[in-house]
Amino acid sequence: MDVKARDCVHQINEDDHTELRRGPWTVEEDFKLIEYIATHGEGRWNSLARCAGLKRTGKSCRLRWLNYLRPDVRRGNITLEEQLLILELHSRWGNRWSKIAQHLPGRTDNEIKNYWRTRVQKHAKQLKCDVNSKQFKDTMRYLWMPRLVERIQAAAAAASASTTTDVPATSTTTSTSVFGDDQLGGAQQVTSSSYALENSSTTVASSDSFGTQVSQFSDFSDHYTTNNNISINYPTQELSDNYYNHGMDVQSLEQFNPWLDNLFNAEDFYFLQQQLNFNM
DNA sequence: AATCGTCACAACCGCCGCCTA
DNA sequence: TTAGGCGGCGGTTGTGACGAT
Repeated sequence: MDVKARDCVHQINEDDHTELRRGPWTVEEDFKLIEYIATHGEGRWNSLARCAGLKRTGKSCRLRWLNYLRPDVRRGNITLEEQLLILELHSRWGNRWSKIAQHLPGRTDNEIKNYWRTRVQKHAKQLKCDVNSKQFKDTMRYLWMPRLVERIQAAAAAASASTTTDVPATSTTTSTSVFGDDQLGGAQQVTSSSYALENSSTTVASSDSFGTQVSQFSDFSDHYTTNNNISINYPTQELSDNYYNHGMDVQSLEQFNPWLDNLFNAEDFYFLQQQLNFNM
């Protein structure tokens, strides 16, 4: 805080008996806040609000700046990588939105919180289960997150294929480098296998390697259209039990919503249902 | 065209912990 | 030591946009 701003702390406008404004911010208010911070920097928000001539609480100014006006704030669609990261980090930390937001540069805790509530919780509701229930978490771990990884890999493969022909088409190790610090153990590679290894709260069927499992799972969409008698090492049996023993409505999976549509296509749902029935 | 329901997101509220006088 | 101010955080609400009827 500079001298002017600091002095302003003691210069409470005693004549200002007007009520504090609430509700949506106007362009003029935004401009005042941006200009003041550009000149004086962030400081104590209550005094900043007064000095900037804003009839707002310090909290309101802080929120407006951090969630909307800040230059480095990212707006717009949550990418697949970001979706994956949110699911992953939420499974670790729960509703620690600010902590999760620290790992998504430019995204605010408010945005992530809204994303979770509008997309994820809505889908849990569709499945008639609690968002904190084990079956829902397992669904995320063993179906949605690997599916997201697949889509990220597919997108990366498509991108690289357009630039080079040297990339092996069967690679399943493409990962997203998403962690900017070592709080999660360094530059963690987000792959299907990492979920199986790190997040499994259940016994995963034995196999030569997780890579094999991942490969099989990752090839689901290829196999199920040509060979329905495939071997699945992902814990779909348990998932199936969870669905049917806890009254989860698999049919409702077909009720697409924008978020879910981003993860699955119609074939995915068909396959999911086939596998759940197959394992009953 | 009007109404209604749903969705997405901005903004507010209340609580908590930290800081400072 | 303690009380008040403040910022941070998670939960909740309000509202505009949009699609369905």
